[in-house]
Amino acid sequence: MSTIKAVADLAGVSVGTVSHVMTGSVPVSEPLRTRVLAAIRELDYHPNHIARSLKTSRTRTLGIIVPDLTIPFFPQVIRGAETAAREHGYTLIAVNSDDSGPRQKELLSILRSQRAEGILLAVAAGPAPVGQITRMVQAGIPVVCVDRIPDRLVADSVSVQDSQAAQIAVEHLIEMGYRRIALAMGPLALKNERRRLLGYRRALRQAQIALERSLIWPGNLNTADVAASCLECFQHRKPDAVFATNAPTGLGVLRAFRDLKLRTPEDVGFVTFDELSVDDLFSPAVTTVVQPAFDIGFRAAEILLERIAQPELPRDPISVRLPASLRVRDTSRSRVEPCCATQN
Amino acid sequence: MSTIKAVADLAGVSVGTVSHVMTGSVPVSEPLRTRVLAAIRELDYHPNHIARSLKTSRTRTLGIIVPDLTIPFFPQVIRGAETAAREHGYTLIAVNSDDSGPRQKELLSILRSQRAEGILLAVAAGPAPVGQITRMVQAGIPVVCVDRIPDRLVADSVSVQDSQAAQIAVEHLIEMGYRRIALAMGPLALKNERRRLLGYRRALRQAQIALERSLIWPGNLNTADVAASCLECFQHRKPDAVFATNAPTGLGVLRAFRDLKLRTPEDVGFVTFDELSVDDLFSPAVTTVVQPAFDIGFRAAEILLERIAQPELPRDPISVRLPASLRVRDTSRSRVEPCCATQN
DNA sequence: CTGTTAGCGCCTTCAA
DNA sequence: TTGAAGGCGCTAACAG
Repeated sequence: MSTIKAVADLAGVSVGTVSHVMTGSVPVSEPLRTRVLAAIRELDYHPNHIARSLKTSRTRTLGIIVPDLTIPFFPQVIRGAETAAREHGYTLIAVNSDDSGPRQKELLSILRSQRAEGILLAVAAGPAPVGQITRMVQAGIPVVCVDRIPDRLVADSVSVQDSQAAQIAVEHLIEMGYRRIALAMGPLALKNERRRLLGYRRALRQAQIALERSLIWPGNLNTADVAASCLECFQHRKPDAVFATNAPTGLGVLRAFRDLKLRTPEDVGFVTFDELSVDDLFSPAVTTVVQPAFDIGFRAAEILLERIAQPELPRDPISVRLPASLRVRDTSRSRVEPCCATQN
Repeated sequence: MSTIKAVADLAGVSVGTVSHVMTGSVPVSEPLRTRVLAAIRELDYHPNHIARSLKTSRTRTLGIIVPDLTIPFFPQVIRGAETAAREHGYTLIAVNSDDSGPRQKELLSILRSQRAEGILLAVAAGPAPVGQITRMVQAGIPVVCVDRIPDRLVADSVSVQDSQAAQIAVEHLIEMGYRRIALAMGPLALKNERRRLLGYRRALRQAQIALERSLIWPGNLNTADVAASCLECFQHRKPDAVFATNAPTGLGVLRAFRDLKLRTPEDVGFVTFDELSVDDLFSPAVTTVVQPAFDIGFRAAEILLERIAQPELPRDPISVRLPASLRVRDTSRSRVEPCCATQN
C-alpha cells in the first residue's frame, strides 16, 4: 500500500505538496498538480483515512444500530440515512443489536472507539442503559433515536406519529363496521407501543365504544409467542377485528388465524403496522399502516449531521414525528358494508 | 474524549502500562492493574481505534458491498458474514452499490481508504471493472465474491449451486406433470443466470423434453419490465408452467399472471428462486428454491478471514457452491396428479 | 514488571 | 507557491 511519501518521491515534490493537491486547501501550480496526479494514478494510491482521521480527528463516519437488519423496515431506514450521509460526504456503518441490551452497549462502545462522529440508534427492546447514551452525548457524540424512542431519555428522535397512525387504523376498522376490536401489541415498556395504545383508545372513545381491557393483548415482539398467546386470547372473548401494532405481532396474529381456520375479512377483520408481504400479489392482501421508513432514516441522519456541524449549540431535543399512511386492502373490508371501503 | 495519557496520569502510571493492561500483551501487577482499570472507568475512556490502527496497521474491519440492502436475500447474507466476523473479533461494514458499476468502484475505493482488511463483494449487475478488484487483491486486500460471480475474474467465491438448484426446480415441475415450462430469467451477462439456464436445459434433456427457444425469456431484473414482457410472451406460446430464476423476475411473472387472470396452479404452474413473501401465510404459497443465504455470507467471511490470516499463501481460488433446497408449496401442484406432491 | 520512546501516515502551520 | 517539521493517540520494542 503506497503512502503519500511514495507519491511525493515519484512526482519529485514534497509530501506537503501532494497533500495540498489532494485536499485542495492550498493552491498548487498546474505542472506540479499534473505530476502529482499522475503519480497517484501510477501507484494506485489510496490516501490512508486512518492517518487522516487521527490527524484531523474527523472520521466522516456515522453509525446506525438496528435490532435486526432482516426486519424489512430497517433496511429502508438505513437506505434513507445512507442517502443523507452520502450527500454530506459521510459513510454510514450499520450494525445489529439483536434487541440485546448488552450487545447494544458493546456496539455503542465499538462505534465510539471507531470514532463515529454520530450515531443513529433504534434502541434494543430490552432494558436500555440510558446512562451510556447520555454519556456519549456529553462526550460530544450526538445520538439520534430512530423508530424506537426510549423512556427517560432526553434525546433527538425521529419516528412515526404513533398515536395518530394507530388511530387512523382503528378508525378505519370502526368505519368498516367492526366494534369489538382487539389490540395485539408489543411490550408496554416501549414508548411507541404505549402511544399506539393511546391512538387506539382515542379512536374508540371518539366512536363512543367502551374500552375492554380483555381486548388489549400485550406481547413480546416474538412471532411464535404472539401466535400462541393469540390462540389463547381467542378462546376467551372473540373480537370481530384485530389491530396489530407491529410486524412480528401482525404475523403472529395471522398465524393464529390460520390455525383457528379464521378467514379475513369474512370471519375477522385485520389491520397491521408495517408491510408483511413484499407485494400486493399475495392474499390475504393485508390492510397496513405504512411508515415512511426511508424518510425516518433520512431525517434522522440530517439532524445528526446538523448536530455534528454545530456542536456548540445545545438546543432543545428535536422530536420529529412523521405521518404514517393507511393502505387499505382486503383484510379490513367489512361484511356489513362491503362497498364503502375508502381506498387510497 | 480522554486519551491514554489522561488515564495514565490519573492512575499514576505510564502510558505503556495502560497499554499493557488493555492489550494484555504484557503482564501487569495486580495493584497497578486495578488502578488503571479504575481510571479507565472513571474517565469513561474509549481507546482510539484510529490511532491503534495507524500503529498496528490492522483495522479488524471487513467490508461488504451488496447491490441493495432492501432485497431480503442480502440482509441474511450480511447477518451470516457479521456472525463469522464477530467470532474473529472483526467488525463488518455494509454498503449498497445500487447495482451501479461506478458506485461500486467508488465504494471499493472508500473501503480501501478505510483500510478494510478484506472485502465481500456481490458485484453490481452493470459492467464490472474487473481490473480494480484484481488490483486490490494484488495490493494484499483479499476479495471474496458472494452470490454474483463475475465473468473473467479469478477470485474466491461463495454462492449457491446454480445449475443444480435450477435443475431440481425444473425436475419438480416435470414430475408434477408440466411439459411446456418457460424460463423467466435475468440477463445472460450474469454467470449465475447462465448456470441456471444450464440446469433448466439439463432437466429438460433428462426428461427428453425438447427445448423450445421461445420459452426462454431473458429479462433485466426489473419487476415492472419483466411483468410487461411476460404479458407479451404469453400472447405467443402459452407455457403450462413458468420457472423464474430470481426474485424480482418471479414477482414480475406473478404480476403478469394477475393481469392475465391466470391462477396458479390451476391455469399455470410456477416456481421461483428466492422467497417472495415473508411467511407461508400468504397465498398463493409459492414453491421456491431457497438459497442458504446466511451460510453463503458466513462461509464467505470465513474464507476472507483465512486469507487475511494467511496472506502469504497464494493458493488457488476457492469456489464454494452451497446446495439450495426446494420448498414445495401450492403453485406447483399439478392438476394432473394432485396428490403426488413431494413435500419437504 | 514498569517506564521511555520511536514512529504509524497524514495534515497543517510556518518559513522560505 | 513549495518544503520542512511537529504531532494526532497508540503500540511495541527496549531499557531499566
